Amino acid sequence: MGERSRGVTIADVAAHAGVSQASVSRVLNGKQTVDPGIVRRVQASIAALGYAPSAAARSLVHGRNDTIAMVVPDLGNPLFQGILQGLSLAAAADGYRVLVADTAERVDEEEATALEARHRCDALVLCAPRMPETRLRRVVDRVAPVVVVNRHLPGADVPIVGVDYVRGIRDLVEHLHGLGHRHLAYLGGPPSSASNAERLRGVEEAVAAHPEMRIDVHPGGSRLDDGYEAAETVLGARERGVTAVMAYNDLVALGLMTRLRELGVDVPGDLSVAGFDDVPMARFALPRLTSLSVPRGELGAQVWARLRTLIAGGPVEHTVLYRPRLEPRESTAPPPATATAAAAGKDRA
Amino acid sequence: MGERSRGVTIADVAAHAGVSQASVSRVLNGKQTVDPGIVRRVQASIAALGYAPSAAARSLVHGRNDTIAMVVPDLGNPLFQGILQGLSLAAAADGYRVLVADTAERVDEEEATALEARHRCDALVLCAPRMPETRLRRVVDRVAPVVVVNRHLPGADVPIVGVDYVRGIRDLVEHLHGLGHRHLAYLGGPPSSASNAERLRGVEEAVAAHPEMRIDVHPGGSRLDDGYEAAETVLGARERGVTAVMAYNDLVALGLMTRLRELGVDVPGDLSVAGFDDVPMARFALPRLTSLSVPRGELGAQVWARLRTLIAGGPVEHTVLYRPRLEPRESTAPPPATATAAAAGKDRA
DNA sequence: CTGTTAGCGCGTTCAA
DNA sequence: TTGAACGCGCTAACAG
Repeated sequence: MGERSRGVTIADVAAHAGVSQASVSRVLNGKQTVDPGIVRRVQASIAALGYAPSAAARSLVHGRNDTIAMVVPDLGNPLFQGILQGLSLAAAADGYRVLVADTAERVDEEEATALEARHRCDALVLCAPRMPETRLRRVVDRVAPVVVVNRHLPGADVPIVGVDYVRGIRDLVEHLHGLGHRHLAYLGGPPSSASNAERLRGVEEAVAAHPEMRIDVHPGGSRLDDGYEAAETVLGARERGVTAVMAYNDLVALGLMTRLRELGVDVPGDLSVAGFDDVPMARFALPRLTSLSVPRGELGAQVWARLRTLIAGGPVEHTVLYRPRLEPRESTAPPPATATAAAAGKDRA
Repeated sequence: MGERSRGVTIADVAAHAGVSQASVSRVLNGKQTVDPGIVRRVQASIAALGYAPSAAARSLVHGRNDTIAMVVPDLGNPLFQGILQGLSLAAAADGYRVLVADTAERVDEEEATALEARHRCDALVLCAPRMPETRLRRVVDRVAPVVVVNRHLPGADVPIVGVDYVRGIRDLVEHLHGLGHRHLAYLGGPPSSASNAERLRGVEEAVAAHPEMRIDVHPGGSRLDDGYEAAETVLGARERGVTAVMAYNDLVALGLMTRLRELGVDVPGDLSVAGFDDVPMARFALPRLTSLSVPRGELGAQVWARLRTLIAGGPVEHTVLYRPRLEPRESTAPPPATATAAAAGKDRA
């Protein structure tokens, strides 16, 4: 590892300064009181030799690394990127670095990756783990200290930081309902995504609360292309009366809007579209995309706060869920008059 | 670090299996030939005790970590995110993990961060370092093995992986010239960005090659907002005859297009706009954004290839520059007739 | 083929 | 206050 020119050790410094290794160590850590004269000589020797303590040796002695690992299903996801950035900055403030482990959505490698990553770090962040719950519980037990992001684990002894997707979707449905929409479509995300399941729960709750509404669920995806390719599906839905579409996330929504525009469908004139995450681009789209804002960096910082407590031997802090903030923009508007009339007609039928 | 239940060591395994630590070690690493009977017993004990070797101890004895660090000025930059992802995946294939260190554009902390990060890893990636060249050379000498991304360092003993921004800009100018544009504007990026300086060089070369052309340089930035806020500047330039704008990157271009649209300026009807990087969103913008494609993941993989060679004691491989591929899309078109006439008039004057 | 021994570089007792 | 000695957990020599 970081050996300088040829591996100058604490022994070299001690010899150069004419003192014992112990003294050098003391000066280095400033723990005990050391004779000022010794201190100066040691510091001089350190500078002269360009010495820096071996991180590996320290790790062995201390049993820690000052490094944490973040396991994520897809580093290309803006949400995870934001969390990583927030986590990295927050941890750095406490002298910790972050190791990334991208499982590239290979669910069956997640467990091994997590164990391996944990093994070389002091703690772990499992970001939106895709693995089945039983397995996850087992993993979580073995890799503590650990914080889980965006996944429920009732009763488990783990801090959880996440987003209240149920509320988010419900808020969004309220917004669309308020605009007059009664027949919606939801474009789902990756099947193994727990946060997608949460969104679906939001959909169910919303329908339960508004029996006069109907929300169809269609397969979607998580990236721009997925949304782009879902346009045909959406148009089919529209023919069956859907007036607004909620996408799994902004990327899907943006891709969808692009394709709709190509096909001559006016958003929000003919169809309303909304996303999730409020990525920076959402504000800059045409039309500006209605979305649910999620504090990505803040999530990362919160993860670190919980992890730090755990590392310090503190208790498992409470789950914290951020409520997405609805950002109503141009892409959602009242349904077209024709659709309203049709719906009214259906009601009468 | 990753101690299991209570720190079960190789000694415990040896005792449990009734053999020496050395034998356990041999079984673990499969280096030498070991009696099949021993192998079975050791493996049984390992399983029984749930033993896993200490990464710290291994590091100490081997002098390596199987970890590399990537220092980056801004984890929020899509280019760096893509490189990180590519690097992480490529390195993982060889059993290496990546540590991230985001300096948040604090140039004066870059050196210390690099040294610190290097000290706990086997090698370093300096991604678009902002620090002055003198300092960079010094750092690069001290942290080897290291690979530098997106920065020239003539004569230095370091592999460099980057993008040929000069060619990129020149290709883009050719494209615009071919469309009939003669008066362009360039929206610059962060002042400390070396790749911005390269782009500027491309601008100069292009002008030298086309004396009939003129390219104004304006301050810009690197994010969506920067482009959004540059719209007024761009409109001013347009009044002075500019018919096409090249932005530092796609984010700036996209932000700019959004604002222009708000202001009723038609792209590319009134003004052509082009970006750099070809982020996924470029293809989905309205109009689709002409950009210069940069293989982000491939860059990361190439960085790892060079770093791996270095770690293995191999030579400093040659610099590799990827030539951006022009992706002509809707946002660039021939200049408006009025502008052409005006330019022609100016020519005659 | 196996066990014994000696470090890797550092922190931390324990005497002096 | 300082120094000598030991141990962290593992691998790599060297004998047997």
